[in-house]
Amino acid sequence: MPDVLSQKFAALADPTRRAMLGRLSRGEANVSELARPFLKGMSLPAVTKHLKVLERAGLITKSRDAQWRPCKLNARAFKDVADWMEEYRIFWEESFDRLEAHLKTVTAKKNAKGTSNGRKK
Amino acid sequence: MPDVLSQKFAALADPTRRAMLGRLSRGEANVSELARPFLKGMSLPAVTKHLKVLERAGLITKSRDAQWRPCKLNARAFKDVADWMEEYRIFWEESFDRLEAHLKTVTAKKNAKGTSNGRKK
DNA sequence: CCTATAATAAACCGATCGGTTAATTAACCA
DNA sequence: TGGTTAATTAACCGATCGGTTTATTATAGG
Repeated sequence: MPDVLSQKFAALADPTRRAMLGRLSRGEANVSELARPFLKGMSLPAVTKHLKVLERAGLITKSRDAQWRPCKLNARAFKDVADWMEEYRIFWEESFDRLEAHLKTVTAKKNAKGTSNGRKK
Repeated sequence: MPDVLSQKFAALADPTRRAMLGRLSRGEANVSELARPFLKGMSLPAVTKHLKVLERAGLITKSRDAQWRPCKLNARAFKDVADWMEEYRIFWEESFDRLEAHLKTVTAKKNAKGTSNGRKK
């Protein structure tokens, strides 16, 4: 249930929520500011729900200022998503030689330790 | 519907599927090989479904070899996920100074485009 | 031909998702 | 006090998700 990485990927799997993060990457904003670009297409409660998903995933934090709820990006929360991705960087970025070398070391590690999936860091 | 980035994030939002990708990062494998670690916990059709999700997201490709379906990682497909993440790297990785600088340039870009902010503080 | 193996398809099920409308809470302000 | 604004809650809805069981399609091989 508290598979935090899955929660983060799931939170990112929605264009509305990614757009909200995009907005927050330029600075804090309260709920109605965040809602503004979307109110033509969805209701305010829908926005609240999206923000709750982002908040539960740890990607944003909400605070209180009178009747406003300023939201901000929670930068560190992006790190474990990025860290997971990092293991695959070699597959799209490096040269073929280095990919071969990489596969060799991974295979070697596997044979040496008998780790079932190498998914820990 | 074909929001390909959302599809990819959604495909990654499941530990079983991520483990399958982890396996494939060490080389090709057919369906039953990929299924083996999970057959204690789920049926083979469930595995087939997970693989279909990964395939539709473009993260893997399946080919045919007699009655086997060798699967392999589709490296390039990871790139746009990584590219999206890249915009947020500065928030968890760089120094505070550089973060401030970054925010300034982003804000400048935004103002240049005429999208006014109107925040009062 | 027959049978075993690899994999998928189909139909179904409960839970979660993304949205709605209507009602409610909380704070400011005249 | 009473009205306005900001935001959330609750109840509901259809669609999708992750899983099941059962049946089906291909292919290999004695």
